[in-house]
Amino acid sequence: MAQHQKSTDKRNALIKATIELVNNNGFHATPMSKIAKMANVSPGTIYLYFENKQDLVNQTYIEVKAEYTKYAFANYNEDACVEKSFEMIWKRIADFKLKACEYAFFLAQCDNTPIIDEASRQEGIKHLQPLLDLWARGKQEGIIKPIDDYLLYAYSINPLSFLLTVQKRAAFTLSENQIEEAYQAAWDSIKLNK
Amino acid sequence: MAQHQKSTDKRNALIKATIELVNNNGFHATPMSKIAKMANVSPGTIYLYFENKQDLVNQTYIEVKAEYTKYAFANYNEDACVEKSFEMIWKRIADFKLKACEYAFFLAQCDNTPIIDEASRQEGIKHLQPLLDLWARGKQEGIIKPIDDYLLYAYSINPLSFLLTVQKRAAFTLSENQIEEAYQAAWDSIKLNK
DNA sequence: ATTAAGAAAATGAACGTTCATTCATTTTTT
DNA sequence: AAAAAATGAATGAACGTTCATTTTCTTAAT
Repeated sequence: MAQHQKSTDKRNALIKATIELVNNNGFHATPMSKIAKMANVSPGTIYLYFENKQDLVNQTYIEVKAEYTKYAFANYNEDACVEKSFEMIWKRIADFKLKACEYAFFLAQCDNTPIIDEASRQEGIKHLQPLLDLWARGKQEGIIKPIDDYLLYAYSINPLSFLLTVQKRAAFTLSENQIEEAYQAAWDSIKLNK
Repeated sequence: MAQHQKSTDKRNALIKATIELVNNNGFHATPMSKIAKMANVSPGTIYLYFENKQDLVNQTYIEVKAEYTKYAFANYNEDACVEKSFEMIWKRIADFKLKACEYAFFLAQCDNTPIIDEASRQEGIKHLQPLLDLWARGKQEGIIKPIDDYLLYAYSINPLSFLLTVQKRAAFTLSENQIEEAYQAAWDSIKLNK
C-alpha cells in the first residue's frame, strides 16, 4: 500500500492545487511552478504523474467530471416515477454544484473555454447517460416536452452553473428556499403542460 | 476625419483579432504578437491603443458587452404588456447570441473565467437595467414569479449561452423551431402559474 | 499646387522575464 | 545494494513590453 498510496496522495494534491489555482487565477496565470509549490512537490515531480501541463489539466477535468456525475447518480434507481426521479437527480446536482463549488467552478471554466482537449471533453460527457435515459422515458410517457436533450439540459441543469458563478462572485449564498425556487423553474421549463 | 478614422480602424482590428484568437485558442495561448499579426499591425502599435494585454481584454469585453445589450434593447419600448415585451427582448438576445456567435462566445468565456477585471465586469453589467425593470413590473402585476433576478436570468436568459456553445462545438445549428421551443422553456420557467 | 518642417503614428528588433520541461543527482523504498 | 521516486538547478523557447528609428500625416509658407 505504502508506495502506491504515496503516489496517489501526490497526484491528488496536484489535481487539487490545479483546481484552486486555475479557479482563482485562470489557466494563463497558473504556472507549473506554482502548482508544484501548492502541492508541496518539486516541479520535476509533476512530470512523473502527468505528461505535460495540458495532460494535467485534461486529467483534472476528467476526474472532476467523473466525481460530479458519480455524485449526481449515487442514490438513483429507476423505480420512481419520472418527476420524482428527475427531482432526486436535480437536487443531487444542485447539492454538488453549490457545495463543492470549487469543483463545479472549475468545470464551468473548462466547459466554456478551449483549454480542454476535445477528446477529454467527450470523455467527460459519457457518464450523463442515466439522465438522458430518464428524459427519454419522460418524453415517451408524455411528461417531459418532446424537445432536444440539449434544450432540456440548457434549461433544467445548466442554470445551476450560472447560479454557482454568481454565488462565487457576489459572495452571496442561495438559501434553501431559493434552491427550491430554482428547482421549480427547472421543472416548469421542461415538463409538458397538459 | 482621415487621421482619427485610421486610428479607429486599427483599434477595431485589434479587438476583432483578440476575440477571434481568444475564442479559438484561449487567453493563455493568445500572445500579443499573434494579435498584432492578425490585425496587420506591429506589436508595438498595440501599446498605442491599449495599456497592456489585460487592458486590451478588458476593453474588448466592455465593447462587446455594450454591443450585445444595445442590440438586445434596440427596438424595445415599455408600451407592450410584460409577456410581449419579454418575448421581444428574449428574441433579440437569442438573435444576437446565435447569429453573432463569435461575440457571444467571447462573452461566455469572460463570464466564466477570471480573465476579466472585476471592475470591467461591473461596467459590462450596467446596461441590463431595462430587463430588470421589466421583471419588476412583471412581478408587481403577478405575471412573473416573485423570485430573485439572478434566478430569472439563470433560467430565462443564460441557457442561450449554453446553446450557443453547443452550437459552436457540435457544428449543429438550432432550427427556427428549436428557438421557439427554447423561448417556451424560458417563459415557462419564469411565468407565474395561475 | 508644391514643399519643407515639425508632429504624430507606426514600426520591429531588442530586452528582461517567465515559463514548461529536462536530467544529473539525491533520497527513499524494497 | 539495487530500484524507484523525487528533487531542483539548468535550459532554451516564448512572451509582454519598450524605445530608437522610420514612416506618414499636418500645417503653412512659398
